[in-house]
Amino acid sequence: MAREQHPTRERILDAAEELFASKGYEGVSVRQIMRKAEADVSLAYYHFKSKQDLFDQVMLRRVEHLNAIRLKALTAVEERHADDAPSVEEIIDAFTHPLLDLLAQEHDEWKYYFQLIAQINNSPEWGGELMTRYFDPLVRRFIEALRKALPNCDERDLFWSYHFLSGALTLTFAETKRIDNLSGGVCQSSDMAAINERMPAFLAAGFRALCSR
Amino acid sequence: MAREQHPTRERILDAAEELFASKGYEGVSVRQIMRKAEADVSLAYYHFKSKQDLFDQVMLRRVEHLNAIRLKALTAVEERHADDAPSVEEIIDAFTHPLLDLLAQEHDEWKYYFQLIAQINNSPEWGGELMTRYFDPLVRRFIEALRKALPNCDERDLFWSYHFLSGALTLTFAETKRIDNLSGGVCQSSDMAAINERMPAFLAAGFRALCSR
DNA sequence: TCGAAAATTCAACGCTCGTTGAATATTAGT
DNA sequence: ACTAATATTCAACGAGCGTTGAATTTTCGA
Repeated sequence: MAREQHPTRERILDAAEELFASKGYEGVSVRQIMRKAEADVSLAYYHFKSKQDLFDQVMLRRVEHLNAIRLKALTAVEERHADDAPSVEEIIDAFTHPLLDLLAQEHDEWKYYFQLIAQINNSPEWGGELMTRYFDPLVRRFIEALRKALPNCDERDLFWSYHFLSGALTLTFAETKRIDNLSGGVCQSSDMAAINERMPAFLAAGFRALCSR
Repeated sequence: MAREQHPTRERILDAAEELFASKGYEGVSVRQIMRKAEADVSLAYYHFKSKQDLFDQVMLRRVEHLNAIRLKALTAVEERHADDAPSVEEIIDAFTHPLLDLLAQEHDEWKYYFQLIAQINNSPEWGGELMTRYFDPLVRRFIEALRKALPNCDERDLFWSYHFLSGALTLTFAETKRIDNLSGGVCQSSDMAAINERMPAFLAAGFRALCSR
């Protein structure tokens, strides 16, 4: 009785992840997924309850790892500043850097998952609920940390700032190549290192601008 | 021989716009669209060449108006500063304010169209090409203006800053209600006035932080 | 080596999909 | 009133959809 990490089950998840990321949930059929996974259609229903369940398992497979590396980065910042308060920039960096680093270093393994997140976060139908369920417990911890770093900040300014952060970050995940075209090749959507260098500074300045008006 | 603005054609476009925005291109069938438009399925193919053509016409119907009001706002800023240089904040405001104002004041008329833009901008499959085609001619004008307002800015910093701007703006268009939940109701996704007050300041600070490192 | 459990194959179900062609109804200029 | 263009209805096509049940093969501990 084989336990986890069945090669077939993983192959189905891999194929589903890539196709869902490229064409969206409704834009892909179970048959297409199984064709890419090189397995019979009905195997999808042996390993998963339904198409929806397959999608949920695609999401679940990697989400815990993302939350873990982010939490680790945040606690590292907090321990480094046992006495004084960490800066806004350090907290934002702990939020964005682990993800962008992972995406930079294991690009082939992770890019479709991040593209999926990008689409979900901007989907009126599913964006609110799914992102809330998977990510917001951790996001609340980051917002608490930011509140401490910006003690005089109005609550609404804090949350709207996070909203802008979320939009900037998830568009990065989409890798749409729009900026490649717009910049004439000077910038490339897949250049996570370039973004990593810039995003925390950009966003921290935004937070501070709003919270000290 | 009736010319444009046929009520039926418009009703089809309205229904298509709302359903495409909610569920995505592949998530909606022509039959569902025509059911909502209260017209026979085959009328879709009398007024439009195909489902893809219907989608294109949904996009085209409103894009020129958006580009027009943005261009007007930009030239107004430029004329107001015939001698001196406009500030970064004024330029960004000319980029975001007309859209957010329109969305605030004619919310029922425009919200689905903006949700559609949000999804497209973050779609790996269509995001790069469609946004480039419809919006980037105007975007290039804004970036030129920003370059003048930030004369010492590195090219890459300028484009990456625009990338962050684009992400923050389009997530706003999605109105996913995630921030409503996260903030406990203190912020609401549909409150464009609140965003209008904050986004230019937030983003302008980001631009300046990156461009004066 | 036997037998049960796990994994895979095959064939099919009812339904919806995008699209089309021909028939019919409505409108508008003369 | 006649007519030609415009608009709408009706019926159907072949294909693909998500899903299922039963039969078959493979795996592996006893």
